[in-house]
Amino acid sequence: MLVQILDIDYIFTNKPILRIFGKTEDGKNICVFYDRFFPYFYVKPKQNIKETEENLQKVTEIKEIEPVEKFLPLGFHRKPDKLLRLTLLNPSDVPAVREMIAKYVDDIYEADIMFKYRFMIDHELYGMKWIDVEGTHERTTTVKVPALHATSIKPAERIGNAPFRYMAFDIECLPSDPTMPIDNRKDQIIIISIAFHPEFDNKKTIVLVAKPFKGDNVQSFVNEKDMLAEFLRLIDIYDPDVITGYNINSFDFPYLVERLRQNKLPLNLGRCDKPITSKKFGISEEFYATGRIIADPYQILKRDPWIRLSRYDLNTVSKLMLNEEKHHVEYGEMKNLWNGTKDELKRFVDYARKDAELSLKLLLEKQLMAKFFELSKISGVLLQDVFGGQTKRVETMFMHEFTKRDFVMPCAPSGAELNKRNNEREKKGLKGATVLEPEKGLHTEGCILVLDFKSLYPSLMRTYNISPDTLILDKSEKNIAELKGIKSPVGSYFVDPSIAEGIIPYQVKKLIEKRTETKKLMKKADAEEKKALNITQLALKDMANSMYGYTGYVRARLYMIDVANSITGFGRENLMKTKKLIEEEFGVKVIYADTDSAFVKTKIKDLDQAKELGDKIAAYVSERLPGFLELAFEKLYRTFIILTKKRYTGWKFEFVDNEWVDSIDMRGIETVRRDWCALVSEVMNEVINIILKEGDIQKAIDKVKDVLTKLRKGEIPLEKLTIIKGITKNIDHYDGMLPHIELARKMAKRNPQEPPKIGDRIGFVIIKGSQMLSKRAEDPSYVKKHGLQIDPDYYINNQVFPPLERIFSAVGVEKGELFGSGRQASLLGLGTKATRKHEIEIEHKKPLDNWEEFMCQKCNKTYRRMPLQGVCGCGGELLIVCNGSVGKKVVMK
DNA sequence: TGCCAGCGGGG
DNA sequence: GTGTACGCTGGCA
Repeated sequence: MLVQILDIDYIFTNKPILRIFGKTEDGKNICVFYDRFFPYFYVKPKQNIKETEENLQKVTEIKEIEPVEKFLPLGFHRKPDKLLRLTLLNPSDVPAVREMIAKYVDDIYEADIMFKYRFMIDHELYGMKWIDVEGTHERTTTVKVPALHATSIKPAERIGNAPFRYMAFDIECLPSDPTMPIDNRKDQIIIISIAFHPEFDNKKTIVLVAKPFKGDNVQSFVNEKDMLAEFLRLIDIYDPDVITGYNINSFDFPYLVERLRQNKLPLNLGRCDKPITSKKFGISEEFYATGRIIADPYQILKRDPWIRLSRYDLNTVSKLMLNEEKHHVEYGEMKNLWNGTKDELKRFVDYARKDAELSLKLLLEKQLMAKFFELSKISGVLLQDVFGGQTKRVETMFMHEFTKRDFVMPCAPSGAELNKRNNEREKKGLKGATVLEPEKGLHTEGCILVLDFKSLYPSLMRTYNISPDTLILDKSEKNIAELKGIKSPVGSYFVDPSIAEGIIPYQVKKLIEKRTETKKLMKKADAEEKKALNITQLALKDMANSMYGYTGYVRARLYMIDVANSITGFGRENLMKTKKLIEEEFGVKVIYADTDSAFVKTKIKDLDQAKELGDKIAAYVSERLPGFLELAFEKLYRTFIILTKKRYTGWKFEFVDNEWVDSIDMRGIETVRRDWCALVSEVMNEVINIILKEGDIQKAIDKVKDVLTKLRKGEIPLEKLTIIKGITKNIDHYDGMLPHIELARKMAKRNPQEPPKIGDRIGFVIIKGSQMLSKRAEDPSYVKKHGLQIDPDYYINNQVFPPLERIFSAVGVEKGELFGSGRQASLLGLGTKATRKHEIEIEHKKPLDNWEEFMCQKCNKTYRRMPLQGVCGCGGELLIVCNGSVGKKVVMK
């Protein structure tokens, strides 16, 4: 029987029984029981093995002591070490036994590998992959799905996924006092909305209401307890594989669990009789329901490094990703809607329904799970745990390889070990990458070519065989010579790959090979397959790129600062070598370089000629770099302003599908900030555009002057001057004088019925007057009504000026010239005439401005611009593709 | 520039 | 559950 692994846990009766919750090919649920596996770990005995064994034999929990030969992973070892493998009966005894025996042994390995993972690794099982199971039907009431007592479990080849059932929910509560934080011990849940995929009983959604109410797809109850009981029942009958909902991990679940407790209702939301559990993960909690997956779109989106949004509330996210909005209900009015007319209650019900729908749509339509399915299959981590973070993924993947190679894995660092590492880090330092001091200012004479190393750190690890297990500890001349040691720029040595290929280089190689293979398959795949393969390809890249970070992460089991330092050291060395090669061979200057990229200044104004040179440089340098290192020509900037390291902007051109695509690229220069009014962003963007595209600095100055004049005359609309800040605590608890808090106090006095409360965002403008600044914050609508004047000096000096000044000073314009009255700017020898017009004719003038391209979800056709009708010619929906990854969004305006 | 405090999403 | 835990932004020195 073929089963796809969804989740695993174990129970203990008189021996441990592993329970694999999975799906069969036709989507049926099954739980596979396996009782032939026992917990074990390794110890390094003291010099006197006999004595160590005698001591260990006294520990009754240890059932078996077996001598084994295993390789230690930190530093290169020619031979395996003699270790002892200790087998126990009960996994939960391991922590205590580990403590107990610490004094009898020199070292302990793998004593904190969770039992289910120990089992998976030893049987070569991976999360979300398929297994071939033989066994007999098992009668049990401990799980809610049919059970199978397995006699054999083997990994199976099948790819693809079983059909999954998804359920999204959202709760609404009745706050007794909306100005106070909501209290889950008193304030009841009054509405639960649910959305299903596939449909449940021909229904896409159901809303549960804890008071009498009639409506379509609504079930009403007389009290909270009955409603909650029905919710539990619905989970069991619908039996979802994935439970989702927006921010459920830090709101809905903790709240629900407390309400279930208060009502003395059961907590077994999973597929067995265990209660739902949670663990604190930094700020938010994460919930676990055995046998099901709990996925929170909020957390997925927030942790995705490719998706950078200014806000992550459901409304913003839905608008941006689904082009849909929440129904509008203010938090403060919920109480009234609940106690109001039938129509008001209906509005509340529809509001709740929409929220559940939106969460489900996000997860399904934006395919938020797809990447995690793949990461699970690649790393071996169970789907529920793969949301957690890179460390677990990397370590689990390594564990599989370690076991194959007869290596043992160190335990995770203790508190003391962490301290030691942090101290060592302070002493030795973890030197980062090279960032060259840039040639600051405006560059317009010719194209700036940008050359990038293709996945620099993975390539370095492969090229120099950098790995914890290849680091040479015995640095005697003889030893280094025998192992053909490769010296790193920080003085570490690594074994030559002909003697031993390191675990990391090997894993990186595997990942890269698989990725190349996947990309090849993509070329001849149909649209649907292509999309899936693209996600696989990206997940592989993700894994390869997380290796470097892992070696330098203090909590890593395989943390070795010399390894991390060698990687960046080689990176610096090769970047400097690249700079030298380029400058010496081509007579051009590298005006800036950061980590893995070099910015080359040329005098070429023609895009095609520039590209030709870029390609030539890339080929020349790549040929002269060692191993797997490869430099590629990525893009060019026709005009370029660099303020400091990591802060630059340029008129970017990329050659995509035989066509030049242009946009204004900004790095590290903010045009949007929460505490800036819209005017600032607008002027910043305009100024940068004028300077880069027209080369007309005077025009940019005039633009600013014009804005300043309008500000003084009060001609700028208030909307553009409104600054928004949130109230984060009770307004009586603020000590200092903050403009938005002072305004909130004023507003509370003016309208005592609806005072601003915690969580509200207050929009304000600064008005003229003699009082201190914070007292002059005013509500824009109040300003309009009473014809008050805004304070132009504040906006000039505190808002518009500081960011603009940095740009202008970089292009050689003094502060005074922006204020000055008609005095001509001195432009660092840049005649405005000469730079006003570039010698390039641009075909499509409309810049994409951060948006790279659009890819059809259906047929995978790509567009450089959003077609007028907003969808693909084939009718398919368009995804934004950024840096080559599908569905990744860019900075929001 | 660097450090510390506080917030995020939800209702 | 063989667990123990974030990461950014803004305000201030």
